[in-house]
Amino acid sequence: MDKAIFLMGPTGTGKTDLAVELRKHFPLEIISVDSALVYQGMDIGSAKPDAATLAQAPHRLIDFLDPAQPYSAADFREDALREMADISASGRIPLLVGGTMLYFRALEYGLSELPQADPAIRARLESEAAEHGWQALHDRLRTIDPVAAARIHPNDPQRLQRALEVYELSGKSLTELQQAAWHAACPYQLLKLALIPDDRTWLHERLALRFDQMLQQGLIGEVKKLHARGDLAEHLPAIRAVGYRQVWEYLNGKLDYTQMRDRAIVATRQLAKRQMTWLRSEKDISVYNPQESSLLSLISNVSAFIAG
RNA sequence: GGCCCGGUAGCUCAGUCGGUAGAGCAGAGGAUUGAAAAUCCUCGUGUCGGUGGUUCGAUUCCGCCCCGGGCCA
Repeated sequence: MDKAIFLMGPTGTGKTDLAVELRKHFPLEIISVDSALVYQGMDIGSAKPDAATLAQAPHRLIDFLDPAQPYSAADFREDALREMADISASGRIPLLVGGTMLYFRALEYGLSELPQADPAIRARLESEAAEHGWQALHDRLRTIDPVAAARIHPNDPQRLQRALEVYELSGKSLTELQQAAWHAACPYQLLKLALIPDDRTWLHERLALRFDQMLQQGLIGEVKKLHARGDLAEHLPAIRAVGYRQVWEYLNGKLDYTQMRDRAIVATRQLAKRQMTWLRSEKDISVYNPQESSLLSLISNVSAFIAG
């Protein structure tokens, strides 16, 4: 079986630098696992590797999608498997690097066969909710799919909407479909590595520093360009990304500069926290502390995996 | 110097007609199947600025002091 390496971790722990370093020592090709790096024109705020880094260590699945377009875990799974096959065929090993844990999970364990999102149905459910309230839609879900209704909180519009959408598109309940066919899991022998800081204060300080650097590098100008297009709006996944959302609100006059900065940093911390929550339940991972200057044991771990 | 308004959870504040207090935000923990950098769920003891007094009992009423802010000199 072909091999693949996962390098996971919350934002701001130096995953990219480490991946570039590993690539120098081993026959690896990098695939990004990140729901924001896919977007074009979103470079500074997403901490996308710069041109020099990419020239030295190309990343697949970044910078290929317009911010108006949605992207999904299912899209990622398909794209990643394609790239992994391509890399394996060339005799090299895929190194999947990123912080979007749902994407890692979808890739490793597969997904149920569910219908794709349908913007028209979503818009209609949205307007129904505006009129009757999400509780009414939750009540409806309870008659269609009591199992899903028990799991999905009435205040969770996103999942509620999805469960109803699946039923409308397929005529079957979400629960029924999730118990049936399952897209195959990932046919690779995996080495799963994670960078998780022991000291969260250290991470928090780093994240604040990094956001200020983004502002210095011209984040506001970058978002202004997106804003000026006129066809993008705050409901889009791209514009909801950490940092972009807050600058967008700043440009719309909803936040002053200080509020924008503070809230962006807070949102980044909260993202990192959620990423670490995923990681705690992850099976078979080797965890490393990015605060340690030497990651030699990680490198020897990779070396043994490739040789073994 | 005089008068007025504040000083309550890490922050912004509410409140207690006297029976030791609660929201939002932050933070922590959790969930996570085509939006996931998304979307949700759970968690609130803090010398109620200090010190005397009145009271069975004071964060609440009174005196003095300290610290902000304002007005008048």
